[in-house]
Amino acid sequence: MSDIDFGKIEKKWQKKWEEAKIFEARDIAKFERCYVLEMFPYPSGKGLHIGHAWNFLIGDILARYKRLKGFNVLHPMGYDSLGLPAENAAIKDGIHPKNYTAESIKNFINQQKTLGFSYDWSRMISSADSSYYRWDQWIFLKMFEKGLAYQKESNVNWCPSCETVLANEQAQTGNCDRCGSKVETKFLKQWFLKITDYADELYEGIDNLKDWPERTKAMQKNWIGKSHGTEIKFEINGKYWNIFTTRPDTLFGVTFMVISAQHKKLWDLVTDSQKKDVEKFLKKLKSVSEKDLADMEKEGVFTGSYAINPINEEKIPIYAGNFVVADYAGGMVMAVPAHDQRDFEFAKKYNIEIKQVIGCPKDHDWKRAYTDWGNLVNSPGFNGLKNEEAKKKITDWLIKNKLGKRVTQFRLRDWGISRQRYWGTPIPIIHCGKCGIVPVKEKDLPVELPDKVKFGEGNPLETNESWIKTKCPKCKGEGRRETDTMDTFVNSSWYFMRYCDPQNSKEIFNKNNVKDWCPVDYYVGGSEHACMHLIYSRFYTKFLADMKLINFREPFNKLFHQGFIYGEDGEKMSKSLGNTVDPLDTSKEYGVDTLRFFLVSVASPDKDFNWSEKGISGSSRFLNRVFNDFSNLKFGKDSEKLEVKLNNTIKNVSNYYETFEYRKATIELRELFDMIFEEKEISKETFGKALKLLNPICPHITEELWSKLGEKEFLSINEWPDFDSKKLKIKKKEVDLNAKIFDLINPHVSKGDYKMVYIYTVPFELDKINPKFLEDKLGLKAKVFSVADPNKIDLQNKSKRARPGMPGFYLE
RNA sequence: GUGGGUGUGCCGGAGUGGUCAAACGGGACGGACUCAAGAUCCGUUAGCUUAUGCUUACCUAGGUUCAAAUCCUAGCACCCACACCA
Repeated sequence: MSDIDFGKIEKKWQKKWEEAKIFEARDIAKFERCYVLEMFPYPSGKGLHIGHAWNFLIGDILARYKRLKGFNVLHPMGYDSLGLPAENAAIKDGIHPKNYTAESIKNFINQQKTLGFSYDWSRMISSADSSYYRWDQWIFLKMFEKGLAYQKESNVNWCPSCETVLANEQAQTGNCDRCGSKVETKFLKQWFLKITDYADELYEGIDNLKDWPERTKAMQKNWIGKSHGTEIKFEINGKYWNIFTTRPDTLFGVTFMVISAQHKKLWDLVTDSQKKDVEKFLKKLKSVSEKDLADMEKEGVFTGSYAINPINEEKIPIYAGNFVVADYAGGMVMAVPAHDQRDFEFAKKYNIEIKQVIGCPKDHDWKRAYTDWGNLVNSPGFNGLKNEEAKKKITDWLIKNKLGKRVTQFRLRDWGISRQRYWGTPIPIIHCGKCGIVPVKEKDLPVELPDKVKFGEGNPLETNESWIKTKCPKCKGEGRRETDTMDTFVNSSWYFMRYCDPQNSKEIFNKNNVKDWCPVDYYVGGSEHACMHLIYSRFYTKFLADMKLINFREPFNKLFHQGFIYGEDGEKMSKSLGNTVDPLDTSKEYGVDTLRFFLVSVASPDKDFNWSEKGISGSSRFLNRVFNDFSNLKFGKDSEKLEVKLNNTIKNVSNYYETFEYRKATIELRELFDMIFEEKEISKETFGKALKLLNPICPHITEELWSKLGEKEFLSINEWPDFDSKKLKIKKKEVDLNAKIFDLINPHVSKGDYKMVYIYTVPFELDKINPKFLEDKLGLKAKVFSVADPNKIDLQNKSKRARPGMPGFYLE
């Protein structure tokens, strides 16, 4: 708390900044451009929480710094405003999502303005506006044209009692969020985007993302999951099936096959006698959610069919199993129980033969599979080969006999974008009895969401018949609109490009604008998006580049993840735990600049931390002091000490802003201001420079003091100070080492009766010492050793004491 | 299991070979001001003790070096993400 009315100062400057439009990016200007972006938030009705504030603050400090550095900065803000919470509010409280969203956005903007973020508000976008989502639809149509948007049947979470599809987050526990009944999986026709067409580029491109955090890159690599292996042709009932494996070396050890229970061709393999068993097995699986499936014991059922092992023509039974992923690599695996743990467990359970084909140490107990490397055994023609070698040789043999090939597999699957929800971008497709699936004509975009729908029973869009009924664009006959809407990640996959030309109603954006601003230079957001948003955006960017709309293939140059802010108790902040922190409350009490300075000084932007208001009084103290002591300053000349400090601070702080090491910047700034207020007099210029250095973190106070200095222009768009590299060190008078040593030793000499002094010096100072000089002055014999000298005489281990500029000595 | 990361004083956290008992902040303690509280300011904050002191200290154990919080090797602990991907 303080007697200074920070609130008044803040409001005053926020108003002035807005009126002067100093934070608006200039499309035509020639200055070097810099695009600083924070992930656009979902505008929840609860308002902005401390995590948001933290995210925005990190970007804002950088944007302000870059602006001072002379860059033409684009720092926009928008709202990812389509999504489930708005729809839930509609169901729960009867508010229309449109109103809920509009209210939330209004509230967010207010709060963001209060916190002093320097956004270019003229470029604000909201994905719930049809003027925005029409371009989602437009991109969809382009993808549809290219065959990248398609429909197929796929599993969804289904609540049998609500009779509705659930989003993953609504089904996390395996029970329906709303009614608590057990979630089932259901097969539904859904829209997909063929992101897998870009799998290889998405994977290989990761290595070129120089300024991305390593862990994020690792996560993406993991997620896309490129693996090399061999595709082997197994004959089953007279047809060939391609089976992928990374372990062709174990081909002789295959004793059964497992097809995914969800495989669409499963029934081709089930014989009449096994039909009942398989049906029973599938029924059991149906009642399990996908999450639980992963924790289940490996189970399966014999299908009745057999496969022929191409390498030895053995007949191998085929099982349907719950642990095989249907849409990865063909959905069937060759099982080698001896050398794969999952296969091993399965074989044990169903008493299937376990055939060892890789030599293993004698002490292996066979209570589990042997998955390490070794030489081949029981593999006629390949015995004795090291298994890495055998992988090659066996694959070569298969290729030669046209029974296999080398392939690359990706874990990444096509992106299911269908949501049976209201508050999302309508998919611009019309179903026609005659023409089938027909895309909406470009000129008819946007397909707007109808206002009148019923919430609470299934997909609300299906409750507005007059919206659904339409004409087929092709035959003009009766058509029905697609009622699925798009995943909200679609909206966020390209929004950063729209900021470059947000009001364009003729085209998605002006190509030149995007070319000038993009890719984003600095992107700040949470690491939880590593595998979703950040991959989808890369995919969209590549697609739009192939469309020749943009000239870059990666959207974000430097990516930065802010740490997560936990509650005071170390738990995630949540209403139910009562540990939430409202940044607005804190800023009301201490002032916005104090909050900003505090946040940045207690937490490293990239690290998680537990919120605690304990230290905030320290930040408050500091800023009060800057403000109060200002009036006691005497302006005049700088001392050399201060000059050196100032130049060092400029140098270091500039660097810290550049690298998001804001915490270190606050430390140096504290030191600088501490020194300033201790000085008898300082130059006005120096104080102005100090204010600039502090401005990105504390924009209001510094702006106020700047004007008190008599300046008329805005500090926020002034010029960043340069440092003078000649003034980084205090010019030291050459200290004479010998004199120093004399001063050191002399007091001791007078205290005792000594004849001899041994001096131990750091190797590189050995020749700077003049024993003659010391002998004369001290009146005793002197012997100088390098501490590295193995023959030195060192009776009391005093050589340990030696430091540069300060030798050790021993008197005798 | 796979991948990424971290380990420093009461706490948060700087520090990447020598001037390090270790920045800066918080907390605690003592003092000044005050009738008092708050705010503010000053000091102390490893131990023994007053020596160019010694001992114990930057996860543990070894090593390199005249010299290690810092470099190397091995281990331990913790955190995060992904996880039946054949």
